[in-house]
Amino acid sequence: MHPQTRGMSFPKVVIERDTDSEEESSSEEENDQVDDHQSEEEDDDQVVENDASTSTSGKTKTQPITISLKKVCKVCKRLGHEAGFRGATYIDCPMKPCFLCKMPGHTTISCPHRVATEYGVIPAPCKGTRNSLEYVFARQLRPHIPAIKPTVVIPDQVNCAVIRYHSRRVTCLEFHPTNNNILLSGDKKGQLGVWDFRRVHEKTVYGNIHGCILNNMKFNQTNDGTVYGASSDGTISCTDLETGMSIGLMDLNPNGWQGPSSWRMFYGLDINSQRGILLAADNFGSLYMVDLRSNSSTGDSVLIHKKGSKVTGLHCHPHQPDLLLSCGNDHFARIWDMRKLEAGSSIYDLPHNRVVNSAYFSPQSGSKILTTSQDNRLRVWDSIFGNLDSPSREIVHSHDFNRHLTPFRAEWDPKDPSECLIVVGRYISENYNGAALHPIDFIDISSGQLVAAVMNPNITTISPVNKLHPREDVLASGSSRSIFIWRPKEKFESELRGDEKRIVLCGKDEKKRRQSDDESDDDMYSSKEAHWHAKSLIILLGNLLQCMDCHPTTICKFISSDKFCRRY
DNA sequence: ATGATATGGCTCC
DNA sequence: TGGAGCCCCTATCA
Repeated sequence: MHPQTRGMSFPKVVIERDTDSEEESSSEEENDQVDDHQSEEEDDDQVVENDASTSTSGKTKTQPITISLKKVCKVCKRLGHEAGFRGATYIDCPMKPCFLCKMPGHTTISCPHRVATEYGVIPAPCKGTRNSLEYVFARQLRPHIPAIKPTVVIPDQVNCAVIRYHSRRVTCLEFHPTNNNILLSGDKKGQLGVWDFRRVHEKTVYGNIHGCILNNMKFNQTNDGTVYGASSDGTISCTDLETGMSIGLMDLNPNGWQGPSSWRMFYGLDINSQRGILLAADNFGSLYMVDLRSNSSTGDSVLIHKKGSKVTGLHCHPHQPDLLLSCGNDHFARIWDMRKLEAGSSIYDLPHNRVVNSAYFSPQSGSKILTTSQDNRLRVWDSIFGNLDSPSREIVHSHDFNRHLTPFRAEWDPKDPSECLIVVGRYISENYNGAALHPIDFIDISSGQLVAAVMNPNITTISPVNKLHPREDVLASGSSRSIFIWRPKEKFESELRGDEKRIVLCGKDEKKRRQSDDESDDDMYSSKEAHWHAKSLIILLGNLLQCMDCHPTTICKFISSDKFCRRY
């Protein structure tokens, strides 16, 4: 910060500034001098004449600079300390509880959850459900995973494609269920983007489907040519991806705008393909259902969360068509039996300390639950068949709510058979070579371990929306206006023209990687292989840490390489 | 170039 | 109970 911009109303130091050309270097120096003075003479209001004494002959003099002697915290307004960014590092106000874990007595810098290699795990009380059934179930959940062979697995690079076609922040992402190259994105304006990220320029934006925020998108597995959307304009849409033609399935505001207190918005959305119904929920706590064969509403709405509170998410169980998971602003995630959907008849209520941004069953077995809450904690329930009174783990992770950001949602890796890997964007920045970057974290939810963090110096924005590809080792990230696609480098090299290459990441095992590539056949890309590659993306990140000296633009972070292999 | 403002949920009163 | 004030952001608009 330049001293002359600070605190005009406080005790001032008058500095004769000599030249414009020396402004940068001299102001920094002056700042240090003033700070030193401050520390020596605390609370001394005297005005100090400070000669910058770096005058060069022949330059005209400019107006004196006035700067403050007092440090004033912009957060608590008290004297003696300052909060805010110092360079790329944010200094917390010591009067406030830790920004990360929300506990008093320390700041984010010294937060034990930040210092620990585990990003922060609060063990929930063990309910002692170690019975034989659980053992069998655990075996089913965690089949043998082949040992990782680093020389084969570690690729050398991760590439990232950046595309900007949304004029407002990205609010949701969805991969096409069958076409591996298609990513759908929604934004705050209601626009729907369809992007063939293998041919970077092939994108389509449909802007006339919704009037405002497209909160959620879902495909109907039985017809992958159309996508459903839930919007804050109060409608549910069904859009043909080829033509962009859209039909409205529901409209919560048939009488138009009657004021903010009555305007209804759709948030949660999911498709129960076994039952052939679409489920959507609004900001007044109600659930609505649409029969997808007739495209007509079925029955009345059901109050599933506190009346008047937003239902932020819905998720149908991947195998059990009778189970529904919902979450909302009333601080609860709830499990419902679809056969008995009535207000207050939820099977379980999972309490949280704050608003729940998302709640998902695990993608393969559906036996786990992962929630993202605005109390900066990810919560995991290991088995929906076990005791659900308290989560199996609470993982402290920075994903605060901010009015200008899409709420963070932690997402499962759909390729991980052990259902342990998740991806979630991080709110607080990290000083990386002088740049404040907001990484995208990969977390092993079985241990709370931060496995890897993806960053890029070209991407300084926060990425609250992330999605891992259901079959390939691809991560899509949605930010303020851009969408990023992260992939191992070899996937990109041959597919992008030179000017489309954005990245950055590097590695030293390229030779080994090429050898292993030659042995593999893309057409024989089994699901097991796909999973390996997904893992390899992460190992790759760890490997990169060692190559950073030779590739200064590479931004990747890894806690510890041996920790990664400590899976079960 | 700069600054207001949009905006939502929280805490505090 | 409701309203004022508070936020580690990021864009637009004037």
